[in-house]
Amino acid sequence: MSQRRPTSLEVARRAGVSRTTVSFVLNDVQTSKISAATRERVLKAASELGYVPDAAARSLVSGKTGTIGLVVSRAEHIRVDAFIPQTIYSLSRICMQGGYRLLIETAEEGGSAYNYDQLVGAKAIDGLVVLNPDPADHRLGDLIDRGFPAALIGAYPHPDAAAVSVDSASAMDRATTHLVENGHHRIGFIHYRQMTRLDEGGRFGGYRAALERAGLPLQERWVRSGDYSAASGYEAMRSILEDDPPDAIVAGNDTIALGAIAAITESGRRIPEDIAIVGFDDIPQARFMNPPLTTVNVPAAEMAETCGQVIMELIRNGRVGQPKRVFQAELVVRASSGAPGV
Amino acid sequence: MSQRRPTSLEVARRAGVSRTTVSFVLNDVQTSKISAATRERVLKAASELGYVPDAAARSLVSGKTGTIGLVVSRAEHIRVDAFIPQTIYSLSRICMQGGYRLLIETAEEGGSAYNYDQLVGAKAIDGLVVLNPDPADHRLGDLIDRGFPAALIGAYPHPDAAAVSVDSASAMDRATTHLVENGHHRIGFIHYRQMTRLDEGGRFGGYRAALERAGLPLQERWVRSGDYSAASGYEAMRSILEDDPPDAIVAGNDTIALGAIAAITESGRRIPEDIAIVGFDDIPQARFMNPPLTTVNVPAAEMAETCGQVIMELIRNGRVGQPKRVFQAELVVRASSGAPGV
DNA sequence: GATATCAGGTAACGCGTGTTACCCGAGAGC
DNA sequence: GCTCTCGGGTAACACGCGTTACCTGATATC
Repeated sequence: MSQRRPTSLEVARRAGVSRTTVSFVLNDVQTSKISAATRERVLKAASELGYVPDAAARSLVSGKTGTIGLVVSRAEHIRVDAFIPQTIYSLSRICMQGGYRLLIETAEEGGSAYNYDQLVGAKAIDGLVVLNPDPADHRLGDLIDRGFPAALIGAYPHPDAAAVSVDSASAMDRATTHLVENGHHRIGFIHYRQMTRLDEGGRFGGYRAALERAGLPLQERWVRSGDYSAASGYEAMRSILEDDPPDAIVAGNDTIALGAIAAITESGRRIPEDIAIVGFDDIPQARFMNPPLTTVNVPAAEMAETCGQVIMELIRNGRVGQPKRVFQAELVVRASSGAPGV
Repeated sequence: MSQRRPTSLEVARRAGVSRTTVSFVLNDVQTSKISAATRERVLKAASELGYVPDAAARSLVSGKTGTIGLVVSRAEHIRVDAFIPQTIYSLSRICMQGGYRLLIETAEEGGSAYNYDQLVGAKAIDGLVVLNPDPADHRLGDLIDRGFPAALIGAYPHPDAAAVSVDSASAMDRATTHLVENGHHRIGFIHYRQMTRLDEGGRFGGYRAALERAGLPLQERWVRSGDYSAASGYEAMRSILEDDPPDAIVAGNDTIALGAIAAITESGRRIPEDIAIVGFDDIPQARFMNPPLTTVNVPAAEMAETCGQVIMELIRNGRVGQPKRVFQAELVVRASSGAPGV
């Protein structure tokens, strides 16, 4: 890299003006008057030299970096979780459109608590997006209390936090009710992760509420937890099948459902005749599973885009009109749930 | 964000030394002698103040940013392509371990050619990783010619480019031969993207080579192209099924295979009895498809990690011992290919 | 004719850090 | 006693840019 980059001074010299004028032209400063002729000369010189302002110098003086940090929690599930890749992509797109770069940091579940101080303290980012925030992560709360621009994707217990989330409870309620309405009364549940107290308000809570409303008991022996993966769904289902299986399964996500389907099929049972199943997420493959999977479509792309707009507004204005946004997820009925005519 | 960050000057004052000494201690400069007592005082002051060096100022003076850029081409396929998420995750991990941050830029297929000048010209990154480089992207070649540290994941026609890639041709050859050996002589192919001249040396080339060696003709009517997605695999397979179908299918990736399986099943045919199928990638779900999919396991994580090491070495030393690294992919035999005893 | 206004432009400061060249005092060598 | 080394530390420059305050000459205003 022997190549030397041109500085604004060289642009200035080439255009026969001062560095200040170059800065005014290139940043389109309204308050200062530059003649059209001068402006043209500067632009021409800059383009001929291939001038690009030094990001570090610019951010040092302006205090802005043009970069948004994205912290991805539980990133080790990226291969089996459909939500993470979609979010990264959509967020990246929207940020690039808004003139921001995206800096990614991944954190593993159970790893040491993520240290925002490095990123924020170094003034390396203008704002922060956290995907799947850990409700127990108090550092994140501190950051928000200090007024640092942050937008969250997923539930987080903080009154002032800007966050987009999905009403998974009521979606799961609808999915479960859909099974009930199609004649299933023995309905099991395989969660996509270890159950926590918060899941009461989430997917598991929706399942439980639907059972309650239908007057069906929740049987512990039909409830299991996985780890996002098809493999864990497979194992959980095998364990459920060992003794007096249910006639329907609600899976915490589509990947779990895929594993469960494999276990059910392997045991010689048919879907949906012997055991019906519904998933959650509507991953692109759901439609092509065997049988096609009834599931819940989560507007992941829309959520990520909204989140991107929120964080950019937060950076620019210091506050955002509507900090909490809750999205609804839609039930998509396919063959796996045994609804007639599908 | 009324909070003011402490500067190294404040640390210096608190420790009763000069700013220079603070810098020496914090950066562990060997050439200068600092007494143990002074060193302690400085470290204590820094930690008490929660001092974190300003990234912009540091990079302005040092010329290093501590950031690696990752350009993801064809990123719109992130939801259906297993390789991209895995690469992002593994690369992020390895970079963080090495003390680098990861800056992500996504580019769409057919979008305007990616402009590296913004990122590189602004000196915003120390090095670049390109995932799925476009062979026709001459800007990338220019960058490498100028000596900018770049590491590629995927094939790219440049003699000096550091790159990790997978020998997909020979892997696909093995997969196709596996079908031949199991009695299939009418073997179709569904590619995961539009065929280009380069695919001759890739997955399609392996398929063709295997047919040739077995003395089997390549039938145009059994060859299709998709767009990574299960949906496109489904459509392609339906089209193949319309007239005199083959007795086996080689799919360009597992997602395509999933769609093809759905089309085959829907047509009332059985897998593998009527039509056998093999995929490529060994996505986590492959094992749980119905039937379980014979496929090729690509060491995506290992490739990404190697690439991370390569780019960091390139940044530090200006060159890398072994610039081209080719990985082998392994055939994983499951039920879909109809091998006996599986 | 004196003054105010304004278009067009520039000198100079400051952002926070890494690093080079330099300084000072104390002991060593003769 | 004088110079030499060397441990311990500092003043000052440079990195490249945005921006404020200021300057100059020409025209408008009274």
